[in-house]
Amino acid sequence: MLDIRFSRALQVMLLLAVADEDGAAPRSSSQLACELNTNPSLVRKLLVPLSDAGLVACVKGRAGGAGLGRPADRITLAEIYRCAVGDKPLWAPSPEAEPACQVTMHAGAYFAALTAEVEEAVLASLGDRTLADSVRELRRIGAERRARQG
Amino acid sequence: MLDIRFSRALQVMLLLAVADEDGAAPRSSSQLACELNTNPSLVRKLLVPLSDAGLVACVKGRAGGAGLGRPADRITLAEIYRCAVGDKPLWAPSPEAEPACQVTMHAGAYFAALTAEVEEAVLASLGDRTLADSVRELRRIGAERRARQG
DNA sequence: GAAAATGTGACTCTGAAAGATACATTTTTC
DNA sequence: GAAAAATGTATCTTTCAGAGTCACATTTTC
Repeated sequence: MLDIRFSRALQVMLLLAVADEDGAAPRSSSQLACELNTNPSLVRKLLVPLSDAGLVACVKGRAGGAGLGRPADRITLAEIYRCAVGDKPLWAPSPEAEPACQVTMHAGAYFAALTAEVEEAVLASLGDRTLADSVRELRRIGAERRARQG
Repeated sequence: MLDIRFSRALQVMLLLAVADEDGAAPRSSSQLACELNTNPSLVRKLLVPLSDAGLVACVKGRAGGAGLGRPADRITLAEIYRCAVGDKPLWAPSPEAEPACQVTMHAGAYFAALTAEVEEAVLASLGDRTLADSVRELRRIGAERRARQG
């Protein structure tokens, strides 16, 4: 399967951010699932790490649901990414091969270090953007398209 | 399955780079497969895009095999990455959902743009490193470990 | 107490990549 | 020129992480 966890997590957060602006009530997993075209159980599982990290606040019981855990301008996309994919490295290493020569012997260690460094670049790039930025950007795209179509 | 194409492609290139230093004959897919702990057919498939891009030179027939297509200090890891994963984006987008509101309607376009920008950061990071750098780094790791163990 | 939500465990399903096999083709070597 | 050894390529099966589903205990509101 394609790994769409980051995409999904970001979409959920965008929906919650927009709801947050209006001071709306918490959104239920059913509502979110409908908007994301998936099912409520999957949404609830997706929310677990986001909730653990404090990015979303979940309310149990009737009239419960999920809302932003803190203002959208204090949530970075890097945080959302980390919640969505957990500890999974950016790239998977190939299984340890024959320690044939001095070079291949440490290829695993080298690749892991390389992956970690590039992943840091990714997180730095995502860390520059807040959820609030994303909402603004999304609105800009919408306005642009509407203008283009008259 | 875990996607280990980049890791594998890099390992192949490292093996070829080391062989290249010694002015050795082209390495057969069987040799490479043995060192990578996989099978020759898979290695040959892996070499196709690398060969198309000129990073490796393949020689057909008996005594044939693969060698570097150009000096290791003129091959970047970014090029290897592009060959290994093709056009597959860094992150998969979730399927288009209900165009519920102004925000979610363009979430797909926003996510694609975000992915492309971060991917550029990744390629920039990989573009700074040549295959020759990697070989040096690998040797450094080897020397360090040997020193540590006496 | 009924209703409506979360939280969670135990599943099955999906699909891209890995792996395997086969064979036509090319080139070297004897 | 035939055998050997390699690539190139097509077809098929296997793997397995993540997607999706179902069920239900628990929590809270009305």
